[in-house]
Amino acid sequence: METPRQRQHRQTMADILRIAHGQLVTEGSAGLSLRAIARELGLVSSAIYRYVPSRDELLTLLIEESYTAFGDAVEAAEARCRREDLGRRWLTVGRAVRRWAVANPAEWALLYGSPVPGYHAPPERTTAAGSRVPFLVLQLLADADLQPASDDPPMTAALHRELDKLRPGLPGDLKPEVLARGLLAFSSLCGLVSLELFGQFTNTVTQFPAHLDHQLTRLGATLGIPEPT
Amino acid sequence: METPRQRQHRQTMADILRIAHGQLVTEGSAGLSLRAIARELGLVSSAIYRYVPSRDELLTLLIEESYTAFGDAVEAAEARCRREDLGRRWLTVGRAVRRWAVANPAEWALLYGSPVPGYHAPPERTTAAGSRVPFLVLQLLADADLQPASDDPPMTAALHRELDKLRPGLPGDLKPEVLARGLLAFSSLCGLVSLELFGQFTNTVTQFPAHLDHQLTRLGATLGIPEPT
DNA sequence: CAACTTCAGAGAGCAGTGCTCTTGCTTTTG
DNA sequence: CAAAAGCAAGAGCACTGCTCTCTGAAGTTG
Repeated sequence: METPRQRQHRQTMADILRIAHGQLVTEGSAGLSLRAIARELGLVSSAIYRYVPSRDELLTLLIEESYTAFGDAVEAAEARCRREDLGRRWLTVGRAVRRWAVANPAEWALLYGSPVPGYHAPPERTTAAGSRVPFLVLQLLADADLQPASDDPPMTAALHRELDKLRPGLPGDLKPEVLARGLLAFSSLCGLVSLELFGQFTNTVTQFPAHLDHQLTRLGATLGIPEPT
Repeated sequence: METPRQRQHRQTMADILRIAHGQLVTEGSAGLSLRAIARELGLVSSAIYRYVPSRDELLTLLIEESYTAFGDAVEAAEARCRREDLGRRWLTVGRAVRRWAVANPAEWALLYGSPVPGYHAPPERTTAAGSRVPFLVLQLLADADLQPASDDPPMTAALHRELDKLRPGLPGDLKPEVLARGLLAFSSLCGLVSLELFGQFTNTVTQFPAHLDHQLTRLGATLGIPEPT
């Protein structure tokens, strides 16, 4: 049972996150101000520390929230594809990533931009949530019938160890070529989206969503993914 | 002729930039503090505004400086390659980009990470310097004999206009497939480097520089670049 | 050479930030 | 019902960017 007091606490906590999210959207991550949140809540500045121990902690909360929303969005889109249609799955993931990033640029910057200076996210709380989308790509490639590549065995073994740390449930039979290609696929996707959001070519690419499709198809071809049917 | 007064001004200006650069390396872009710079110079806080009108302006100066150093490093490496050896040029550019980024992570974050919140770099002062490396990739692809691709003509035309704005000297006969592939190449490279620097796979990839070579070769194959001889 | 102008630097001050500490006062609990 | 727990307030510290006025020295000019 929830006492009124607990309920009120939970409500205030939710309000804080809501306002913080608004600040993130309008001001960016540097605009996050605990004092401003308190002001907007009608609280005195020190009272906010009853709920959030520090600004960094608030940032971590927002990052967790964003990773979850991002993972949900992309996984939901991918889940609607026929499992056998690898090309469709890849294209869908790419489009979903871009769509979410364009709709939530502040959050995208938080997750995949340069780290907020002076702040380091505690890996144990972010990497698991943050690996959902890259693992989607990895799974997709694992489902493909890839030609074994001449990869560097010690490098691949280390990669495997690293990924296993992130998500212990990793299937042990992930082939070397899947790991290497998955990393390239996800990196390139991030690069394409980040450059569109942060970079100099903004206008052009935004005007033509077909551009991403072209690039995804091209990348897919490299990675051994067939065209969508 | 330079009067002593001008000389002293220039010297102080250089000192400011040197200290600011040090702050960038040790504290990150949020650690940039005009007051701290003044303190280190033995000046009172307000005196710094004789030299730098605002913190944002200081950031812009640092960005210009970084773009120049970055462009110099990569262009110098690429210039040492035989013109005909496209594969070598591509590999060299990729390695040079990564080497510079690993050696100057704070600057890399400044240039290709998420924008410093609340600050927007004046495009007229950064895009020209910032387009040096991507244009190196573009030139490289232009030198290749690419198969014409079935690209979206209006998209390509818009891309061309956009790039022309960045650097008016753009050769008018840049083929559509060159533009699209150049963008993919540069984006992917940025993604690979940024994920290594900011991301979760840091340890692994750093331990095995061969990883980047693999990925560059794979990307090169997609883009119609032969293996280095 | 004396008068005038320019300007680097000093100092005070404003508005804002994160964060800590103590002090009331209300709610929950034994 | 008394005691413990906990929310909110208020003052305060150290820091930030930035603006203003003023002084005194350096450079310029008649």
